[in-house]
Amino acid sequence: MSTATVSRVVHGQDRVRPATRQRVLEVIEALGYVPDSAAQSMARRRKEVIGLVAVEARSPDTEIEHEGLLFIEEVLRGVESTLSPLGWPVLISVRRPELSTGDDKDAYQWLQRMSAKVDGLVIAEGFGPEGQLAKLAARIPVALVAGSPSVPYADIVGIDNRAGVTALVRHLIEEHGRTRLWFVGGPREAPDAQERRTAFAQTLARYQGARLAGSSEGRFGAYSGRLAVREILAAPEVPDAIVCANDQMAIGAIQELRGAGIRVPADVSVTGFDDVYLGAMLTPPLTTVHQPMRLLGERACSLLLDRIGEPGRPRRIERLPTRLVVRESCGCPGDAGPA
Amino acid sequence: MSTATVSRVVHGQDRVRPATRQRVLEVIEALGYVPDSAAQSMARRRKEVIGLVAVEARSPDTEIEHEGLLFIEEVLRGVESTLSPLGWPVLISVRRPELSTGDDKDAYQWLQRMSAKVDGLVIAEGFGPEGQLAKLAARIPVALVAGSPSVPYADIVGIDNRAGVTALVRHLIEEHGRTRLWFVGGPREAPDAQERRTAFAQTLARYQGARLAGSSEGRFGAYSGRLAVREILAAPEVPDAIVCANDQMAIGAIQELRGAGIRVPADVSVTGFDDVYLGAMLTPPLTTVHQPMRLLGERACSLLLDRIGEPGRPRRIERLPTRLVVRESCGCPGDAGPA
DNA sequence: CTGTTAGCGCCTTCAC
DNA sequence: GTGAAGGCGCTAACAG
Repeated sequence: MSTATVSRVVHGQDRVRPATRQRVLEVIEALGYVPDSAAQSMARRRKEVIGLVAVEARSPDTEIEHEGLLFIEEVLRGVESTLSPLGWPVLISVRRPELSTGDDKDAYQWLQRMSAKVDGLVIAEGFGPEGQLAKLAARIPVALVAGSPSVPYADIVGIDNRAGVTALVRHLIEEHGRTRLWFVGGPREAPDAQERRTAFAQTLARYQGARLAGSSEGRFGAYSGRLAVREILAAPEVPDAIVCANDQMAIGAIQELRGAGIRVPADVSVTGFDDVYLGAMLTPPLTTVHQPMRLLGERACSLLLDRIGEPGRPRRIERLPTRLVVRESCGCPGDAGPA
Repeated sequence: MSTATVSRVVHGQDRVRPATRQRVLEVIEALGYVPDSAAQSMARRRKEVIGLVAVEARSPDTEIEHEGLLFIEEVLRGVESTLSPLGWPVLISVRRPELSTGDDKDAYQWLQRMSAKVDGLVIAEGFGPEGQLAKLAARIPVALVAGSPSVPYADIVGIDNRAGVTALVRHLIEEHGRTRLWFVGGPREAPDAQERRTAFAQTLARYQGARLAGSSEGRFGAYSGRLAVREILAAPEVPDAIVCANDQMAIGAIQELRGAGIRVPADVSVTGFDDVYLGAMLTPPLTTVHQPMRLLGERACSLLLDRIGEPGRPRRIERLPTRLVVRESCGCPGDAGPA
């Protein structure tokens, strides 16, 4: 019997006599035959795998634990769940900068290697120079999560950082009468961090009575939040609200404040951004801005799939809405404690 | 210039004149050439990818959120981090039973397909019939996380459930004088759940003064914990301690108890198992048994790698230690509230 | 040092 | 309906 026939049977094609099909199936079962996917990929020039890459933002110190990945994990879920009906698995690789040496060059190699194993790539965070990305995107379909739109070809899905931050600052000032705000920003390279920073500054500028008490620059990890608080405690003026560019840092900040005997929100409001699962369980529950992380993953994946199906189609950019989530760390009363 | 030369250059082999190498490198750079991994896999008969599969245990109701995956995510981290130095990515697929129809057959197909794309498979949770697993393991290297040792060939890494549960029950009874314990178990199919259940029963039997107030059977999700509490509230006898077979269910139980106006731990102790990150942040912080989830992933991955390197080597079984983590939900005093 | 050759396992067209 | 043949892109062995 020829391999062609077997192939036909395996793929459920019609032009096979039932008896033959039956026989083939039996043998396959008996032998435990499974077609090799590498060979399939090569022959039909499609791998049926999409890749998800991210860099694990880890601050200099021992911030080993659950810091950077909460966001990525949500994105992963989104990606995985939209792929799962197709039966495509997700290829994951997270880069740990401190392990490698020559940053940019290595990072590029790494992306290249990943790109060789997949039909499309979702790039979730902390990617490098845009020139490299552009080259990558020219070669295989790429979707950026929360990336800056300056990369041509790549599809992009991001969130409305501006609206979120604006609502947050407004809430702090108008509802709670906060006047001395401290901003804990994220890394310069992250487009989202940038947007949040400028949105914060611009919104604050709109209010007469309120002003910037100071600001710190963090790396999006809880440890950065702790550091920021130490900085704040050493500062001449104590803020009455600390606005963190993400939840992780807010969590770190709250922990450090608690350690210093400062009450949240009685003495100072603390807010985050992202609406990580954990935030709702904290004491006090974290006031934050919800961003649909999972949906980000889903959309990015869908765009990618579309582009894989139709490589030449014009690039698409989506911006998902954010939503202010008022809990207690801003000073609002809770209903019944953490749910 | 021949493809062989290019191949040599790409793989940094020596027998190439520097000038030639240089020239090749330039062209590669100019063309943005990246070797196709499918072809490489085929030629060198190795894919340099390992797979991680799990089934998402989701209870009948709308338990969509962060329920089942906390464990898997930790395992994933472990796997990913031990692979990362090698530069191997992880191929992930999680199966959602409710989406598919013919369970066992489908599940097997799914495993087969995954197995065709990787050099080895880490199976993390909720796999099916052992016969199928055995066949799979005979074909490619397989490592089971928390699996029962009855599958031949497969390497296995699990934890010491017995010691953990024993320490927990002992603590509840000896330190807190609890006498009416309610057990919220996990799914029958899960080997870990089984071990915890019998360890619980056996330990309890050793104490004269304490007895089983009742028990429920859950699915390891938070919702199961809530259901269990409803059951408890409707029961004739109210327990003074609720021992849950994992943290998720304990969290759900605490939420439901709070909703019913029952204080934890004043009215009833609640304990979990796993030591999920979240547990420490709750109010009250959860007393639980720590299991090294990440390490499980690391060990499973290492065993797999070993076996890939030496397919015929005898199967290995590792059992990692657990550790009682006393926080406040059992009734112990906290130091300074949730950290 | 470099080119040639023979597959790796599968799919696809084309004969039969 | 089924078999034969060529090629997917790369590596490894062998010539030169």
